[in-house]
Parts: sequence; structure tokens; C-alpha cells
Amino acid sequence: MKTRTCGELREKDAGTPVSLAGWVNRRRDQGGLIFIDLRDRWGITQVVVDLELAPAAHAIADRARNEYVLQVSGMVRIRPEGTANPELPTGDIDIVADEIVILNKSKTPPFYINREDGNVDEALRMRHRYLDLRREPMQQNMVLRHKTVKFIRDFLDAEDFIEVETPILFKTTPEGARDFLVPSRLQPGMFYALPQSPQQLKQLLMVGGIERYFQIARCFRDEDLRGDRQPEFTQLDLEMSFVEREDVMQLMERLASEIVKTLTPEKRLIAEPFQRILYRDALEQYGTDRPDIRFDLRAIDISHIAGRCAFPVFVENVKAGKPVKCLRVPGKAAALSGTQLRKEARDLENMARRAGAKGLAYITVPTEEEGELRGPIGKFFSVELKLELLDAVGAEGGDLLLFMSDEPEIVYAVTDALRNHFKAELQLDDNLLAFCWVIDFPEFIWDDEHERWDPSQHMFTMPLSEDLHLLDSDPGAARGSQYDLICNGYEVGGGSIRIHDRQIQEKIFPLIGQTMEHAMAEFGHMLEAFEYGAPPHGGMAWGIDRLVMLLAGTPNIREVIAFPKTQGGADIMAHAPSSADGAQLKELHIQLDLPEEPAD
RNA sequence: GGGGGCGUGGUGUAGCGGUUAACAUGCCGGCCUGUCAAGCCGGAGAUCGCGGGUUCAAAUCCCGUCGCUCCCGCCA
Repeated sequence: MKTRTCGELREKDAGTPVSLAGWVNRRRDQGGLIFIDLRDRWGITQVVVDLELAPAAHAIADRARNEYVLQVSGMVRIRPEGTANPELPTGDIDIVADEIVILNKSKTPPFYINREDGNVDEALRMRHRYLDLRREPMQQNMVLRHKTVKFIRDFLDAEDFIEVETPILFKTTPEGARDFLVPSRLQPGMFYALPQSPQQLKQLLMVGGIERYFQIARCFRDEDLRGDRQPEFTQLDLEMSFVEREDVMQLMERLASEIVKTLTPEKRLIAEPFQRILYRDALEQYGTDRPDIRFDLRAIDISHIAGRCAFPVFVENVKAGKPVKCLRVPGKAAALSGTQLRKEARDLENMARRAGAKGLAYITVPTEEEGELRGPIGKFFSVELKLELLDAVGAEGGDLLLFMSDEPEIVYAVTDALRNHFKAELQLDDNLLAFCWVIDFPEFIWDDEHERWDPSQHMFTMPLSEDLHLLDSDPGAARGSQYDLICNGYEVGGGSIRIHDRQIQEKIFPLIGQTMEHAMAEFGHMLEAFEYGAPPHGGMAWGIDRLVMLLAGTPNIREVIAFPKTQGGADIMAHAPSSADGAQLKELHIQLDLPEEPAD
């Protein structure tokens, strides 16, 4: 139906007879002359329909409306002097139509397909996602996503990886996120679970001698949604045998860097090699294990100074072993009037309280013409102590210094909240991609509620070899081999060296509160596999959706997924989920036990 | 489970106790042979998400509810 696309014709094609097909992006009716911007995935080409040259085509063009599907036959022609459109790649030519066929009509779309600035209610876009996908930004995102996955496949193929598919119907995993369950008809009362990740299977592939495996894998987690989280999402899942942490990290770093340079040359990487941040430092300085390092706003521990001031809260906290930390906001005080500053301080304090703090102290650093430190707690610091403080945090005139003191976890939360607040003010550059590695996570994190250790990544993570002995003596101090790849505050991926030794794996279960019977029932196949010559192995999993989202420069994962779910986990186009009919449920031996509808 | 935001012609917004509910765009009709966010003229189109309440009077205030969204919890 089409001999050429709507994006490719140029001056050199003049005189070629062509047939184009696509959608009416816009129609401009001049009376005897009708212009139609015909759009397909590759671009827009202007079609000219002249009443005198082609009366039949003109009559059809007269009836055409936006989003009608047309097939146009005609001659490529260089546009008359002075009518070229430099905005359009095809703007030097147009098609003089001699025949137009309406392949299909279209109702007036519920929102604009042909406008860049279209700020449309997202629910409406989702209800008509097939129309939304026609819009230029979505077309670009879909292409970018394809190119990203294609690049990854080619890259890993060149590195001798092979792609292996693992089952979608698999086994429930009692740890971690909630599973999506699928009832088994053949085995009444039994359930498959959709994989949260192919973790176990890829390790078994390593035991199976695949050595270098990857998969573009769909994964499922039944947890609440976020702007960067969907219940089903796509991972680049990857595993390698006979590697150490450094081998995986270096290959993965090269992949990340080459993706960015090849697919989005307009983006800049903040640093190569990627900065490596210890988990402990990430928490202490940024208050999170996925720091956005595009801006340098870090909490500094000043307990050793604050403990000697006269502010009772600080003194008591330091005595009780709680840290006092300072966040220096450069130039913030100078930018605000006294009234504004007091309001800002109130807002920040409320923010800190929401994060769990009891308060938030501040002082401002004087510029040269002013004299004193201002702010409620300035008076508690002697002159010498003030100088020591300013020196410790590198303060300059006009800075706002914020002070947090509480249990470490609360200080982390406040640091994170404040950093996110100031980040929003900074209007950071989306074209800057600040990749960094976070490493040396603890192997376990203490779970107060269940009084046990939880794996900080998962139960198959190998502890660092120098910390292996700590599993017996001080599991809380053992570091795992985990590495997370962070970009602009998003966790793009994570991985680790895995346990391939049954004895080590068996030590993990009691620590995380599992009996050996339970472990055997759930993971016996893993333990058994480890006994048949499991090679040392490790790997990584990337969130493809998040990666593409960063490459596309959108903060919303739904923009890079063709048919995403709403925050309520629904597809409001096709109306999923939906109720099952009685016969289906009966066949599966399922009875519903729904909460009572409240009676009015 | 919790906190915040939004919901007004097809679309995007304004209005925030008394308006014939405004504007832009789109849509329909007309004119127009070089437009390209075309232009000009005319027209249709909204019980202001839904339910209840306060009031002489509600798009506007209050309560509830539904939908979408952002965040916390949750996400090995």
C-alpha cells in the first residue's frame, strides 16, 4: 500500500512517483487547494491536492478529517520557491496527489494527537491508549525502548551471552514481595506464582553450564504502585559463572555507558568510571541507599562539636549516642528575607517532623557586612565553637545550616526528605545521568517486628569472603557482595555474587528465621543443585523500564510502557482486572469470600 | 493502611456564595489555489465527577463517595 514512508522523502526524490499511507495529522483547506499533513511512524509529509489537476482526489480530500487513514498516490515535487518548511525534515518537498483512497475514517479523537503541548488527563490517555501511542512523544519512547533492548541484546551477544527463557508459571516464594498467584486446574487447590524475578532459575542455569545467560524477563510483584513502579515490569536479568564482583561490575558499567553514548548522545555521564559509594556512606551522607549525586548536598556529622555547645537537646543526644548532623544549603539564607527565612524554616521543620524528627534547628551564616550567626540556636555556640562548626561544614556567607539530631534512622529519613525538597528547587538537568554504584551493603538487616535478620538483598547473596566468618559470630556486621547501580536517585539495577556452596547457604536459613524443614521444602532444589558442581557465579538485574525512563528524560515509568496499569493496578482501557464467571471459578475450585458491602 | 493534589462544553483552563458559567482550542457549516498551530465569517456544544448537607441562593462552603495522581508504609 505504501512504497515510501512519510519521513524519508527529500529534494533528491523529486520526480519520483510514490504511494504513501498514514493518518491525517492536519488538513488545511484553501478552497481549490487542500494541504494534508500525512503522518506515519517515520514522520510527516505534506500532500497537495489541486482541484484542477485532480478533481476526484480533491473531492476525497475535502471529506478527509484528522486521523482519517489515507493512501495517497502522486509525484514527489520540490516545493515552489518560498514555500519550503524548514521545521519539517521533509519540508523541501510535497506530494502532488493524483489519487487518494480513504482506507478508514476516524471519529474526532478525545484528545489532541497532533500537538506537542497536549497536557491531557492521564486517565483519558489510558482509556484510549491506542490513540495516545500515536502521539509523537509516545512513538519516540517506544522506539527508544526498542533500541535499548536491541542494543542490550547485541552487546551481550557479542560478549558470548545467550538468551534463555524461564517460566512465567513458577513457584511461590515466601520471602520478599507479594506474589501474583495463578490457580492450577490440573491440580486443584494448588497455585503457581508469577516470578518476582528469575533469580533461582538463572542460578540453576549456571549449575546447568550455561555460563553466560541473559533474558529480557517480565517480572511480577503484587505491591502498591508508584511513579517508577508497576506490578509487572521488565528486567534485564543476567548471570555469569566463574566471575568475581569486579568482573560483573565492570562489564555492566561498560554496558550502561555504551547504551547512553550510543542511544542518547545528548546525555552526559557525570563521571567515568562510575563513583562507588559505600552503603554506610550513602546513608550517612545522603540518607538513602540510592542517592541522586547530581547535586552535592550531604549531611555532615558534627556530633563532636555539638556535644560541647550549650543547646540542651544536642548535648543530651550526643551523650545518649545519637548523632547531630548538619546539612549546609549554599546561599539559601542570602536568597531569603527575614520573613521568608522564618517561613522556610517552619516548612522545613514540618518536613522533618513528617520524617519522624522532633524538630529541626537552623542557623544562617553571616555575609561579610552582617555580623552574627542568626537563628534560634546561634546563642548556644561560643565564638570558638562557631568557627569550628563553620570550618567543619565548609560554610560560606549566606549559607543556611540545618541541624538534625535523633536516632540514626530518623536522621537518614530527614536528610533524604530535605535533599528531595531542595532537589526540586534546583531544577536538575535531566540530560545529566549521574550513575554510581552503591556497594558493601550489609548481608542482613534486623527486623524488629519478627525479631530476626532479613536479607538486605536476598537469601542467595554471598557475603564478602572476608566477612564469611561473621555469619557465626556477628551476622549483623557481615557485608554482602551486593552492588546496586543508581542513576539520578533511581535504582536502575542490582546484583551480587551468589552463594554456590550448600554449607554457606544452609547457614543463612536459621539466621533469617527459617527452619531447615521449611527451607528444604521451599529451596531444596537449590541446595541439591549446589551439590552437583555449582560453579561460582554472580549477576545482575536491571529495571529496563526505569532505564528507558531515564534515557527518555521522563519521571514516569508509564510513559515508556505501552499499556501500563493505573495506580489502582487497573487497565482502564480493557477493564482489567475483571470478575470471573461462576463456571471458571468452579472449574478451579475457587470460592469467593468477599468483605460485606456496608449496608446503608 | 495513611497523608497531599486534581475532577467545570470533545480537550485544556478561568471563575471559588448571587455571572445569560468565561476564554482558547477542537467540532459543524460557509468563503478562500501556497498553507503548514493557516486565515476570515457563522453555528452547535456544560444539569460544573456522583450523592447528601448548610444557605433565601452552591460550580463555589461542609460531609461522604468514586476516579486519576504524588508521597509514606510496602517493594527479598
